[in-house]
Amino acid sequence: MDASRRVTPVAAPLRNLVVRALRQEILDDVMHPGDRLLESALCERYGVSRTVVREALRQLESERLITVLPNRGPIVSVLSVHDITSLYEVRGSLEGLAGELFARNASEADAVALINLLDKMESTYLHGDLRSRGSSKDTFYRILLAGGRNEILAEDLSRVHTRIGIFRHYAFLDEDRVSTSMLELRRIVDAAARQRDAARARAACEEHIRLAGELAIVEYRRRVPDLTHS
Amino acid sequence: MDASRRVTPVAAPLRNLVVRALRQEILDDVMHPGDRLLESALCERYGVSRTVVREALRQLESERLITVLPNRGPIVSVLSVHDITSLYEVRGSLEGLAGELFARNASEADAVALINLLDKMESTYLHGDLRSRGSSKDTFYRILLAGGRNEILAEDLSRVHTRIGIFRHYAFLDEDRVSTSMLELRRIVDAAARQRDAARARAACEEHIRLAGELAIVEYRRRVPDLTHS
DNA sequence: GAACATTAGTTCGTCAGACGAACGAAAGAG
DNA sequence: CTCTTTCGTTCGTCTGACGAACTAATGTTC
Repeated sequence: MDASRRVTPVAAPLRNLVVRALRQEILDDVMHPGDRLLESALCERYGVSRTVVREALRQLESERLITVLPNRGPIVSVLSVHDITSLYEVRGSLEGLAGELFARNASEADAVALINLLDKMESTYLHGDLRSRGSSKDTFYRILLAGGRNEILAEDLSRVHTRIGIFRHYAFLDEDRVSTSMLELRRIVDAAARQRDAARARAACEEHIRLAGELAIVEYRRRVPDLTHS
Repeated sequence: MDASRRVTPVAAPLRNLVVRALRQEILDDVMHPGDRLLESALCERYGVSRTVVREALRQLESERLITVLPNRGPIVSVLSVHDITSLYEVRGSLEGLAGELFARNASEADAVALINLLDKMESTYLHGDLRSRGSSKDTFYRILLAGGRNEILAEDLSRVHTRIGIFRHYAFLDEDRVSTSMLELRRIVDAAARQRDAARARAACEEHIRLAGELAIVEYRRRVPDLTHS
């Protein structure tokens, strides 16, 4: 049907391409939580065999991006309020560690890079649109995590970011939240890159996520009809 | 060859059974880091088809328990000193969160359960053997995490525990480390279950893992021939 | 006409067999 | 002894098949 989605083999296992494509479509909200993912449909969609699709599904399953209902098949995972709270707690803890490690391990060049990025972000983030806010935030994390010298943390955190998915972007729509967020980022950079104060860097990162989490819950409740009394 | 390993279908996808069996064998050091895992060999070993084996491998791969070399196939993952350091940093952060959440969220019954377990551990852990130490420590974590009311944290932490794998158990062989560890556990329980002091509980958990991590590195260097100048 | 039993269709879970591509080791040539 | 060729191994992918479990439609009975 939609040949443009068809994946092209390029020296990487097909399944990885399918994983990426499918993950991206879930993240981009092309598919919604609860939607069924029929193997046959995915085969057609990406132009690959069932073998490939099934292996891709197994990987997304262990990333918790999809949920496989017994004898029913996979659906896009549905997050409850409790899940979101939990994810933000974990995220806060990991990002706290990220800030701490940057303060302790980053090279002078890393520190300069973060400071420079923060400058740029006054326009790309504070006064940017949804897309530029997203990408500058991504860059921020890339530098922060690279400076911390802990690739496992980087990977685990990226997995959490993926799971939180669309809720992460809500913050970019709220101008108030963005300016507050910018203040927090300045505090993080000051502690982690300028002062090299591990404890403060950690606290600043945690606080940043605590606030982001609260907002995500508010947005979640606004978007998802109240199901608490069902 | 070894029909006793053959997996028996019992109302759960075969692949899950294979995942569990394979994971356990890696954890039990039946297979060693770097060992190749030939699909054909695994098919015979567990008496299942390639489809099942390959899907199981995909899951273990995203748990990072195995590493798939391009066009070569999977091997049991090899951890470097840096990986272990990184894993313990992440573990410390997550267990700190676990302690904090227990202090904040646990029911009175949870608290009592943890306090009672600590009593039992004076014999099952402090004066136990390798097996009883392992299982009482597992129980400790089960109660701690259940009280924190964050299933995502529980799952992520369990994944880290799995990846650290055998290094976790080294601590149970060192009598000195065990008594120190027991002291730390008392401190954790006191802060998390008795005082309900979230900050102290967190700090105690982190300190516990910091020390465990240092020991793991020492043991690692003892066991793995020095490769730094290769 | 409503409740229940039966049937047919869908989708997954698993298996078997096949083929090409990439890698590694062994054999042969210079 | 080194370089090249060849061959076997193992993965990556595809196809086709079958039973089991669920869903929906159909039909039967009261």
